[in-house]
Amino acid sequence: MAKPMRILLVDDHAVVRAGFKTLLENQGDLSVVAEAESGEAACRQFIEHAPDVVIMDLSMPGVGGIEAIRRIVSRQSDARVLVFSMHEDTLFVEQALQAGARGYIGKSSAPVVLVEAVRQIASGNIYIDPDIAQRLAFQKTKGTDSPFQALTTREFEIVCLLAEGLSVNAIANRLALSYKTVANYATQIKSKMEVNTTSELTRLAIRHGLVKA
Amino acid sequence: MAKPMRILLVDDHAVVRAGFKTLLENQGDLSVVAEAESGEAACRQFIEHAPDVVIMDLSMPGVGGIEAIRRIVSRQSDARVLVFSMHEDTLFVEQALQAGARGYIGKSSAPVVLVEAVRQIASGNIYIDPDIAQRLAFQKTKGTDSPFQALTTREFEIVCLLAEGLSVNAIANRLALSYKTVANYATQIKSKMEVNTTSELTRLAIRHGLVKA
DNA sequence: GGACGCAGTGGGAATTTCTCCCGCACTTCA
DNA sequence: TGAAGTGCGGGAGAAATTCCCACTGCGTCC
Repeated sequence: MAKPMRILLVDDHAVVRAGFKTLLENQGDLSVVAEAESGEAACRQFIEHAPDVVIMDLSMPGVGGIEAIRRIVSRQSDARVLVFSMHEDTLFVEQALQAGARGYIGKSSAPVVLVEAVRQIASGNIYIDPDIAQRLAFQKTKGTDSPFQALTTREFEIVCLLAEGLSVNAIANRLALSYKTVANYATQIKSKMEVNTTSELTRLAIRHGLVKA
Repeated sequence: MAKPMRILLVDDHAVVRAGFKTLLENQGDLSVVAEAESGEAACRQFIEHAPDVVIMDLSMPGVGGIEAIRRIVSRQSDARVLVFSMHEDTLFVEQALQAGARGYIGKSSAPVVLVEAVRQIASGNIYIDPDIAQRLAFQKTKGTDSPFQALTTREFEIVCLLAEGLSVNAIANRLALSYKTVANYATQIKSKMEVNTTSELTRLAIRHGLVKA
């Protein structure tokens, strides 16, 4: 019998982590070797433990999940990251995959799907929740329908944080960018989205499900 | 030994439910007798199974968690509902408690806290995550329940326009006031509402129905 | 390969906006 | 007849925004 698969679990909800861990380890051949509750910690743990698979939540304090994926993948390009996200909005799926994730499953996925996804990804495949994959494919066939699709990865990331109420300064801090950079992005985003105030931007983001009200 | 405690688990994330279930049942004396993934289903399951404790996520499609709590409690006023929520925003806590929840724990609570909360609530007590309770208490010392009630007429008028995406200048113009006056109001409002950015203010206003998203 | 465009990153400087503190007028209520 | 609350706005300094620019990579397309 092969040795157990080594998993890094990243989620800022301690209770959710505990649940996942129990669930995974009940499989017998899956072992959670490390946990992290922030993007930074995830990177550190990844380097330290070199897990076979990373299960990553997207919405986390500090440097978000997307950025964490980017960092991990840039360090080891064949890293296997499975995103487990609360929001099934295809915008997030696209962003995550673009950042280098190998899989994406959503909140409404069955537990067995999680395990299946972990196995698929561990063996080098891509796994995207069938429902989500279908919607994604469908959207692709008929071009843009969300103004946010015109945004780059970075812009998207920043618009989410802005809409959540963070100040430009806080964002710069969280993403470890210069204040100027973020301020410039903010201006650029408003221009692209054709809004004049951050407030309008926030409402737009809420309407499109980037953040909840 | 007493018979096991009977729990209804309500969360629209199937994987999260599975994790919770495993976690709870590992305690030995806790038993998940039913699950639901929507507010409507929760009500049905509650009636059918009459659980000792309901563990409820707030953010769900369809009729949300708050409304589900309200319905359950209106049917059986001593129902024991524990809210496990992703957002620790005190607004949600207030709403949940006002709807009749007996407990509230947040995303950052330790797993052991969940179990402890379940036991406390089952035995008729109230359990609120200490961190959250503290913030809530602090807010209560100096406010009414809807934070916007603390605003004067003028402030209220301005906050609505701000949330609708108008700039301070545009508001001054529309209300025939000096820019300074409106700017001062804006500052004052943010201070009263305890937010730092206009974006936060906007979300707050949307949550409270002052404006639509 | 080299030219080109684009994303990401930030500096500089002028401008606008925000904050904080203050004063003044008016009303209300004890 | 104060005292307190509300509406209004000025001044000065701090902070944010805007616009323009430059530099770095990374693809792509002759």
